[in-house]
Amino acid sequence: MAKSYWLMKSEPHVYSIDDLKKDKTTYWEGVRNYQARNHMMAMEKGDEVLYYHSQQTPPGVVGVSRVIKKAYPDFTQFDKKNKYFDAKSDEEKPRWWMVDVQFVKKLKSEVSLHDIKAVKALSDMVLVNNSRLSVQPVRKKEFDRILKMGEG
DNA sequence: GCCAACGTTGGC
DNA sequence: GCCAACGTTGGC
Repeated sequence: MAKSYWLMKSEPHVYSIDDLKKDKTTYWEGVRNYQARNHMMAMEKGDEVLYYHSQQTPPGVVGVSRVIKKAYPDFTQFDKKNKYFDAKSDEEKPRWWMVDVQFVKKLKSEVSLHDIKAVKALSDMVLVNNSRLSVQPVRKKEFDRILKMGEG
């Protein structure tokens, strides 16, 4: 199975690339959108992920992470005290899943959404066309291009 | 802080 | 199964 590429969004004031760098690894809790969940369930160990900061000025790709554990039930959905608690989820048949990711690197310079939109070869990215999806697939050529923009 | 775009819920 | 109402995301 060939390696796949993804993009995951995070609000830096909640969990930034620097938090991931410090923690080395994290579990990606709190995804409560079916499309995003389905993408996470399709992830394989070793897949690479663009780390995107939303809700900042300017928003953009700030680094890379790697999937180190395939999807497993997101335990926060069963914890009444957790803000991601979902009363409608059944422990026998969990509704929400998470993966574990590992810090790989920060880009030398952030690749802003503005810059991504300016590149014709990136105009088919989900990021450009469905701005609300927080976990999304990325084509290899798009992944490579963004890394080049951030490291060049 | 506003609001467009999108997803989800629930009444019928 | 439709669709109005509502909630959330995220760019600006």
